[in-house]
This record gives sequence, C-alpha cells and structure tokens, in this order.
Amino acid sequence: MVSKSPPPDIVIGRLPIYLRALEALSAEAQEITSSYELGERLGISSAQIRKDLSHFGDFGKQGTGYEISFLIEQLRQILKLKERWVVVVVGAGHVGQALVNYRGFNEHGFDIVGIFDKDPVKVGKPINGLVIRDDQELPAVLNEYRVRIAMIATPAVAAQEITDVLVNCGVKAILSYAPTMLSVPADVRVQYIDPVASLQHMTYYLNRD
Amino acid sequence: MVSKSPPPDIVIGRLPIYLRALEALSAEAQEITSSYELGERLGISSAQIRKDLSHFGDFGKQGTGYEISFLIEQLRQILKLKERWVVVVVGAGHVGQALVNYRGFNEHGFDIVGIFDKDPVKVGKPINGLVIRDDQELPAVLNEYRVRIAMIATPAVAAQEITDVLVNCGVKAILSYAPTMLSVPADVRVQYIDPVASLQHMTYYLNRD
DNA sequence: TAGATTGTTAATCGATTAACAATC
DNA sequence: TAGATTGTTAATCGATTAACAATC
Repeated sequence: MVSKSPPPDIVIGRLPIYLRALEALSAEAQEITSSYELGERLGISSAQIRKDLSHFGDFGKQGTGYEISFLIEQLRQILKLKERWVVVVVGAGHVGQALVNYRGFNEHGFDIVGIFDKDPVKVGKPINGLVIRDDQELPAVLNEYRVRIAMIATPAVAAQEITDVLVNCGVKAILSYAPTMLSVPADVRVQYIDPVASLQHMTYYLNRD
Repeated sequence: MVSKSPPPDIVIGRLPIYLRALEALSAEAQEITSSYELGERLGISSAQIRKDLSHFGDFGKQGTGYEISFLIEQLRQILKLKERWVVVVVGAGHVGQALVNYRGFNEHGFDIVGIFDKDPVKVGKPINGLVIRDDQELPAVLNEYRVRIAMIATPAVAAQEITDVLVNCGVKAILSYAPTMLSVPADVRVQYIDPVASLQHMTYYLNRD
C-alpha cells in the first residue's frame, strides 16, 4: 500500500470496470479470483490490475489471489457506492426518457428523482413513475433533495445554460449527452457520452470496400 | 508533417472533438481560428492540438492560424467521413429505440438501416420509419447492406452472442451500450458507452454532506 | 517591418510493463 | 515443501508540454 500522491484519475476510471467484472464472477458463484483471471476477462494486464489496486490497500493474499466478495466491498467503499445517490435528468427527449426508463441506475444505487424539460408540451407527461417537470422547477428540486449528480440530455445549445443552473445549486458531477464541452468550476466533474464521436473515432480505421 | 509510426489511437479519438468545435465555429460564421482559440474552447493545450494535427499534415499558416472550412474538410477526410455509413442497431429496448430516434446520426453521415430484437412482442413495431425485425434476420441485412458498423443495446448476457454474429457477417466497428466486455478479433474495433460506470467514476470525488 | 502563430524538437511528465522477493 | 500469486520496484514506453526557429 502506497500513500503518497492521490491515485491517478485514469485508475479511478478503471475501478468501476473491475467492480463490474467482480460482480459478474460473484454472480457465477465464484469466490476467489486472481489478477491474472481478471485481466484475461477485461483485456488488461495482471500487473496493471495489481498496481491499480495497490493505490488503495492490500486486498489480496500471496499464492491465493483476491476474495471476490471482500474486494467488491472494498471497491464499493472506495467509489462511495455504499450509499444511494439522487440524480436528476435534464432534457426529456428520447435520450432523457430512455435514461429514466433504464433500470441499471436504480440497480446500482442511483435514484432518479426528477426529469425536466423546457417544452410545455412535454411537461406533465408521466415516465416510469416520474412526471416531466418544467426547467424552472429545477432549483427547487435540486435544493430539496440535495442533488449532487445530474445527467444532461438537452440539445447542445441549451447545455451550458443548464449547467450553470446545476452548478449554482450545488451539483458536483455531471454526465452530459449534449455534444458540446461544458465550462464548470474546478470542483465539478464532467463526463461526456457522445455516440457520434465514438463512431467517428472508429470510422478512421474502416476501409472502404 | 511527420510520417513514421501510425498516429496514436488517443490522437484519433480527439479528432472528432476538434471537428465538432470547428463546425461550431463555422456555424458562427467564423473563418479562421488558432490552436490557442481551439484549445481555450476545448480545455486542451494549444501545443497538443498542433502536435495532434501535425500527425496528418501541415494544415495551418504561421502568423495566421487555420482556415476553418479547410481544416474541417481535412478532418472529415482523415476520419473517412466524406462518405455515408450504414449502421444497424441490435436491441430494441429504450436505448435501442432512442438511438433510432436520434437525429444526430443521420446528420453526421450515419444511416441506421435496421433495428433488431429477439422479443417477438417487439418485432413488427415501427420506430421512426423503421420496423423492428427479428434477430434472425440480422445476417441477411448485414450482408445486403454490407454493414460495417453496429450498435449493441441488448442486455449484457446477450451481447457476446450478438457480437459473434456481427463479426461473422463482416462488421468491423461496434459501439456497445451493454455493460460487459466483448471479445472480438484484432481487426474489429469496439467502443463502450457505460453511463453507470461513468457515474461511479465521478462518485469517487463526491463528498457525503 | 513588427506581430502572430505555426510545426517541430527536446524536456518533462505520467502510465504501463516486466521482474522478483515475499509469503500464503 | 512446492506452487502460486501478491505488492512493489525499476525499466520501459508513450503522451504532454515548453520553447523557439521559421515564416506568413
């Protein structure tokens, strides 16, 4: 266990992947695994897995490997997943609605407590137990639930304005589906999901037949 | 212009981001930009932008900068975006349906020619001009259109099986929304979109209040 | 010309891998 | 004990940044 500089962000980003693989192994009723086996599954070297984990503690046993249930709990603790988090969705187009309907968030501890849109035609429509609310109600809901996490599914032009509202009301983590870069203070994290950019990344390698 | 080893994949991944920013500038009727201005917009150093572009050619002019429309065309050529690409979607749950409804793909040269599901209840349902077809028709459609790009929006358990079918029928690029790692031959590219993992990455940095 | 900005080199920084003593 | 696998160190590899001559 090293304890100097903070763990690199790129390492933090891999922990959810490790967690997911461990949960899959656990679901197969396996109890012990090794950095080698995990690496095989994920296409990552065993050395990297051991090094990544070593930033946070000594979780394995020489000659044996890692107890899966124990390592799962450790990773959940490191990633602050032992509590549930409330989340809002801004933008109630097809993407926003798909997010509200997706069961994976709830299954992994994220509770969507509101979905918002500025279009009066959409406001009032029920989706999976929620009702689309007007953007103007956003601050009230953010404050009421002490929301720290938001997902943005608006058009690109609206995203920065919404971001400013979110940041003003204490949101510290934003997952954005809007195809534009957001400006936020240093203490706010942003992750982007951009399927078009992902496709464009891959077309580079395609050969025209 | 350097011309040795192939450009790093991480550089390729930034090109779509540069392209998007340039298109935004172009939409604002701006004609010239600099690596500094672009970097400001994207939160990337100007040196990195110049270095990235230098892998592919000399696109700028000393003292002036880059002609936006010219650089856009160069990037579109590098990324093979001068032609349109056909794409299929496998899995017609909320995510798959949102993908078919999303206008961004068509606007950026990707034509979704089919959406598939194995659930007989869903098969036959129309979505945005397409009709959900049975998974079993997948090979015929892949061959008919010579599809090279697929998006997977199935549950995790079905994703590998679908991947094998796709790869067998000549698909070379897969964008997967299924929360599992896929095994593919070396000549097939895979990109993953995992909103839960993205949220879990950010919760690490959140403080419980 | 004077000012601005490129493309490139070299230096720096950071991440990954290989190797192995420690030890279960 | 013999075999296996960890955690860690050092070496390697790769990416980013700083700096500047070239030049528009």
